[in-house]
Amino acid sequence: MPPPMTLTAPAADLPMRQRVTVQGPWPTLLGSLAVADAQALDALASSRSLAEGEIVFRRGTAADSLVALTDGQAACGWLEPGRALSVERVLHGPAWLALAGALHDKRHGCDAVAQTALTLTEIPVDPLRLLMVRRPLLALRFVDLLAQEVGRQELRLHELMHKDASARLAAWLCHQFDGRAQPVLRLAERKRDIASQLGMTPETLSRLMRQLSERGLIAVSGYTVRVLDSAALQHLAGP
Amino acid sequence: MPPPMTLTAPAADLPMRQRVTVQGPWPTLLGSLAVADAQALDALASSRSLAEGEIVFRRGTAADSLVALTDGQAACGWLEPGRALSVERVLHGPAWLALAGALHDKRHGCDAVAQTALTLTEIPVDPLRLLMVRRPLLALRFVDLLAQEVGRQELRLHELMHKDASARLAAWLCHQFDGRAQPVLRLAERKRDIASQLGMTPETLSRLMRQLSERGLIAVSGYTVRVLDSAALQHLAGP
DNA sequence: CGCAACATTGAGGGCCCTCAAGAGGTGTGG
DNA sequence: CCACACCTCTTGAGGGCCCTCAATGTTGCG
Repeated sequence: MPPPMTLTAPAADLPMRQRVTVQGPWPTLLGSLAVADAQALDALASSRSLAEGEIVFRRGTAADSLVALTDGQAACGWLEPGRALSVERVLHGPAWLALAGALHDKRHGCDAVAQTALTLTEIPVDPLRLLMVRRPLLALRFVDLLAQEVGRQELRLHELMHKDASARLAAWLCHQFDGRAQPVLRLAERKRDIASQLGMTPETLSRLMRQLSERGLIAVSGYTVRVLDSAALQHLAGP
Repeated sequence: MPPPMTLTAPAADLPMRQRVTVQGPWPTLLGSLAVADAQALDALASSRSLAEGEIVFRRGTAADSLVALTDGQAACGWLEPGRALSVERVLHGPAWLALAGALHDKRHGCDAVAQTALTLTEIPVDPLRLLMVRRPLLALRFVDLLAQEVGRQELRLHELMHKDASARLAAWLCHQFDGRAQPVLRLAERKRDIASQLGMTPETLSRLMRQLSERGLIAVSGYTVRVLDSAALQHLAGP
């Protein structure tokens, strides 16, 4: 897990004097940012550390803050009493853990559990709203983030509604590989969590992986996957 | 279909002099709004009319505008050559038809077709961004809208992944009824479109409706549904 | 080593899809 | 007015996909 990154703001939309290096997790979470905005966020935000297995938040509970995962790994899903978390999303910091809940109806929409020791950064939503009024470029960053999230979710919804399990897996594999030079992937999560996110059982995922291996599309060895026939995989993933 | 509504802005967050009646579709689309913001949007937006059956936009094509449905009915989904639209969302104006596509990657993420004659309102995204910088309260409205959308989609994702068809139907029925005084619902869409949105076939929907009738939970007569046992329906819908 | 957690593999079954036929409703034209 | 085409919904039969349950293999750790 990399430490909080340091990025230089490309800043086509910022005045010259603000084109400087911004420290902290904000560039990774929000993209290019003015120094003053990052400082204002620092002033609002607070940090919290959790141990592995701890519950970050529960669905239905009050959400007065946006929650970002600065370091570690967490899973979102539904926690039923007496059962394990049924994982719907796994996050590796730095990433947004709860972006919409606080902004929407001040309730968390799902449960979240720490899968490793992790650190959170929380921004109270009411002061953030006031800040966004004073600093519209910051508001625009959140607009972009939320629009991205809507786009991703639309894609997932489509796949769940209209693709079968093997097409979903193929699409997921393709997605993991675009933007990557080497055709080798090291799975960062338990296979059961990958399966859960794809809306299938671990058994089905295992069988599909074997099937793809036997057909020569991929080569699997433990948590390492190598793509052998990316075109066929793309074709299997559908349109 | 009602004409563009007239609402009085509650405007807890607006200066006194702006608490006046805002005309046009904006209050319904965006909530309470300053008069100046509405006028600025009017200056940016353009209207367009389409006949029943026409394609509003195709997935993958350039999206340089946010698209709102001011009047009529439209469906979003995937259009495969030689097949009917597989509906994933049906919208009744006034409502947002394409909120995130233009803001996200300037591409439409799905196909949209007019199901009745309809009128659109389109806001070019680049001028809108500039406007949001000058008028942060407007940006906040879009943040809220997008956060709402994310919340709704999270719920749909959860239901598709972890609920069976009857639970999804029960949940959908419950959702249609909360915020409604009478326990009677007039279906506003074709049943095949409802089925498609719920991720099932029309045949399965028909069988489930009959099953719920036989168990005494609802009474169905054509496009009219009456809830008889709302508690049992809620229980069937799951947590 | 023993234990625990995860992954894999197989057998069986249930949910839901596909295909097909029939019923009911609506608009059109003779 | 009726025949006809067309669309939608309904109902039934059959089958495939994927889930459930159970047993086994593998890996990591005390």
